[in-house]
Amino acid sequence: MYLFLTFGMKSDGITIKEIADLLNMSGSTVSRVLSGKAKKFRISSETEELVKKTAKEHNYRPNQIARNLRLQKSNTIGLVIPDISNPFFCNLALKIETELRAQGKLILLCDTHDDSKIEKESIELLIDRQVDGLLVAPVGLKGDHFKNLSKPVVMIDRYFEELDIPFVSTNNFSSSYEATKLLLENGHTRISCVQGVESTISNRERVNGYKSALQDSDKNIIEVIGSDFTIENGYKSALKLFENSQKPTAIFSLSNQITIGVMKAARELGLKIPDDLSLISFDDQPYFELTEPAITSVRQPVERIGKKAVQMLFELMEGKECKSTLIDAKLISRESVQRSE
Amino acid sequence: MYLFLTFGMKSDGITIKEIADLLNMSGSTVSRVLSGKAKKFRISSETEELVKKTAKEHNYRPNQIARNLRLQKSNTIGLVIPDISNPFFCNLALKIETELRAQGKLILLCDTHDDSKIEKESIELLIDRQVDGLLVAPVGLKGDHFKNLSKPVVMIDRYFEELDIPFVSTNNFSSSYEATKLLLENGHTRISCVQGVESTISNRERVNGYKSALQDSDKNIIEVIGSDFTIENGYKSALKLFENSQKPTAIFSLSNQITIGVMKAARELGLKIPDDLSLISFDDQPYFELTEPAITSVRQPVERIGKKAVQMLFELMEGKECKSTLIDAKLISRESVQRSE
DNA sequence: AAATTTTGAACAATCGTGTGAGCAATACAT
DNA sequence: ATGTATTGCTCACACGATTGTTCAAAATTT
Repeated sequence: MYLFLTFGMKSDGITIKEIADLLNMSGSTVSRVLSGKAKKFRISSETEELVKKTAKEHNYRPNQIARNLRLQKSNTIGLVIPDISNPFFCNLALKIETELRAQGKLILLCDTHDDSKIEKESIELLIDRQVDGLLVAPVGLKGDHFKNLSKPVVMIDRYFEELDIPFVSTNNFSSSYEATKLLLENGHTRISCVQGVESTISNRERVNGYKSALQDSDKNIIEVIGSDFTIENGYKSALKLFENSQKPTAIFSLSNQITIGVMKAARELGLKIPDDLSLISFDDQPYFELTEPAITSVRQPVERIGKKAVQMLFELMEGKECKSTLIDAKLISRESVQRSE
Repeated sequence: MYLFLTFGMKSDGITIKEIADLLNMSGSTVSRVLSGKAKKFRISSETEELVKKTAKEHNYRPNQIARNLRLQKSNTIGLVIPDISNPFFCNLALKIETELRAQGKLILLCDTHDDSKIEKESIELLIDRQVDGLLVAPVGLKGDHFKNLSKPVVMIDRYFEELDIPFVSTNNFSSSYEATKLLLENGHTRISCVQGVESTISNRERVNGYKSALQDSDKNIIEVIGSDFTIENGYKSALKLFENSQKPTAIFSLSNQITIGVMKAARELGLKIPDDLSLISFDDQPYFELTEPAITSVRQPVERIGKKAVQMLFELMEGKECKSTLIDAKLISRESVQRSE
């Protein structure tokens, strides 16, 4: 039955069946016209026009849930990230959203708070909703709950070395190596590292790059502290470092948020950067230009990571193979590194 | 037919029908057990246990798409925001995601790039996907495409005055008035305002607050410049302001991103804040503590907005009425405002 | 023993779209 | 006039879960 809707009344939209009844024809005919298969199924152009006109008049919009069920395809991608409020991830999310939208996909967003349990649950919820694929920046180093998934997955920023799941990430090792080397070249002998979540490959590789550079220099003490990618952690870790009898002359901070915390601690203790302390931050942000001093940092190729991840996911969804990639980051030299005597 | 899956093989999950066939019973029985209605429909506890055991063994997970179609409910909320990479919105998104997740809802995310056309399309796509409700930070001042929507909507941060759609936002007017008054109290007579997207109510109310404070002071020139909430806009607008013969002695910047641009311009021109220029920023961010100087800013109640918005949306979805709210912001006084002589 | 109630489940329709198969009616060929 | 091809559509089922109705068998009452 078709109801006339008075102005202001809320309508739930007309269905194919209702259009069919309105025109005294079968639902299949209407469906075929509206999905552009009129010619293929030899619908007369008369009928075709009539259906199109009626659909337009009633502002017909296909119920995507019903289509999904029938076509086993949701045009929806699950995006699972640890912290959408982290500038790195929200920039990544923006690029990914834009890229996916251009391809007709929408994003179901899950924020895991870097909690493996929430992550596992998120993956399940997304698959229950029949997403066509998943983009995940995972927590942990094992990734058991990614084994035998029925949907294509591409890992972003973080990944699992033993698992055969394609990934895109910054070349964390080499850029950390380079950053640490810069500090070494400036004569620093006591370089500490404030890390993020230890059980993520990106953190681990950054730490490895740091350690490797120090080991190659053959004269430095390795000191890694910290537990997550937050301002709080940067702050507390830095305070701890400065409590030591042997204070660091330089800090390598493994994320933009951590860096804010480190700077806050330094400021509170009256330590001048770079005079009293040199600082390099992983993950460049616009405001690093404006802090006092401007911060030397490692700029991650966020846009390229996002685009590449989407491209790879599409390849997987088309049944193709795809190769994991590490993209080089760029060291942006500013004012926070000074020669240590 | 039930297929035995070898290790590593990808499974799409078992269905109710398949469980039913496996146990030689009807789908309805299985469904009733699995949705916890066994007692209500007098399923024997024998059968109940058998079904539960089988479901568990095969790791049964209900197909949410099918449930949605049947129940006319998707447990999904559309979140439509102008720019997820803007710290204000991504913080808001985080709070909203967390809040909704706790209530068993997932988020379909759309980023409109502050483009009304993309926004309109997004709303349609979300409704096609049968979202249960919408949270929107809209573009524009009219909001025609929000009239007669078939789903509950709550506007966040931005809203439409003539439309009867509930909203939660910062009390932009009063906090802008207060911020401008602080500049006036410090003796500034040439206070310029760098605005964001003009056709948003939040921007407009901030400008109104600014204007109103100046008018009440009865001795100031109103100067508003700018076009969107980006660093780029802050930068270019500030450069333009400093080209004037009558340079501003203070700037009121209407977003955190704009502020970064303004500071960048000031730095390039060799203008010292606050000596040569006082600055207040709308929308506080952690790094405003660390810039040189630390920036006086208006802190928006992001968490409260997010929670309130979700709460209101739930009220609407339950068929209740709900009242729009403006929540007061807090002026955080730091070092970027100085007396002007 | 007959009538009634209770138990434990199956049947069939539904949500809205999409699709292989089928089937009249017409057009054309022989 | 009979056979074949084409046209233009309808039928009926599928996707997977939920639910009002129905119904035989067992248990209980009279």
